[in-house]
Amino acid sequence: MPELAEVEFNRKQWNVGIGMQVLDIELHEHTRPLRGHAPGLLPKHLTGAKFLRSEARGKQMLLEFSGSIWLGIHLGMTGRLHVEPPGYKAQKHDHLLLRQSAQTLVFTDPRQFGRIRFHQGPTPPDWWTRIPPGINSPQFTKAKMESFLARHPRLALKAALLLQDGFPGIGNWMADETLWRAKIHPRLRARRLTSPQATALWKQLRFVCRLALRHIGPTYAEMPKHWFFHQRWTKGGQCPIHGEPLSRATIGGRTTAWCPKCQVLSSKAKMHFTSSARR
DNA sequence: TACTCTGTTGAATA
DNA sequence: TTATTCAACAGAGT
Repeated sequence: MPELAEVEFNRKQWNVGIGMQVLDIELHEHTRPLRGHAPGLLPKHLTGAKFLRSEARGKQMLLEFSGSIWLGIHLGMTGRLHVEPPGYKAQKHDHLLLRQSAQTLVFTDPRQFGRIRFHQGPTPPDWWTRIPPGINSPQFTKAKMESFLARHPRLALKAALLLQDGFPGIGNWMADETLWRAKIHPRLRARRLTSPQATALWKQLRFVCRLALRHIGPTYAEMPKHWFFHQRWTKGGQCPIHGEPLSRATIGGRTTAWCPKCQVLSSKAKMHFTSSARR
């Protein structure tokens, strides 16, 4: 589920608990989301601490508590944050419950690809400060994007867009939406991107991120109707521009949809692709 | 029932 | 160093 906008949506769910003390902690017996940490760590340090604030960067979240306590949350594929009544009883896939006087803050994750990290110290943890500037930030320049792509010359653009080191917060559907808008074939190798294509890619990345954040919600029902997104998974999906049936393939290990009419490989790039595929 | 698919990512291999 | 594959997991769909 979670890409940039959904991460932001989930983060805000817990905002009602900001400024309030954590009275008690409950953890699931499955400790996978806490991998790397001793199970007793959270109850020991978080009990009695006050929830101060939270922030999202890409798909990561960082929560700050009093006593120099930090909690990192990654939603994985099926994770979500929600708020329940104070007496809420933990359900099968609830992995972390923060009990507060007015409510219970709950992290639920059936597939357990999500992750909770603990950090204690005066400053945020290293893994957080190393996250590159967001795609909507002024620091995400076309030059930055191009120098990142230059480090992955043979990677298909679709696969490159999924690399969080270069495109924090971009996930499968945002990558497809962006490539469709930029009219770039998902299989185009990074080194074959022309300068006009790079400009289009950069602009559409920023556009898609900005719009997605504006439309955040529990579902994507409110997203503009003409978005590629809506056609992506539906059977018989068509290009919103001229109704061409979409092509689908696994690229970079992920199911990818594109319009064969809008997103064309140049004959040169195509030859390169087929010859390297034959090899 | 069995098999396939999934909004992720990071460890292991090539 | 970079690219690719696959496992971690649960549930829904065919």
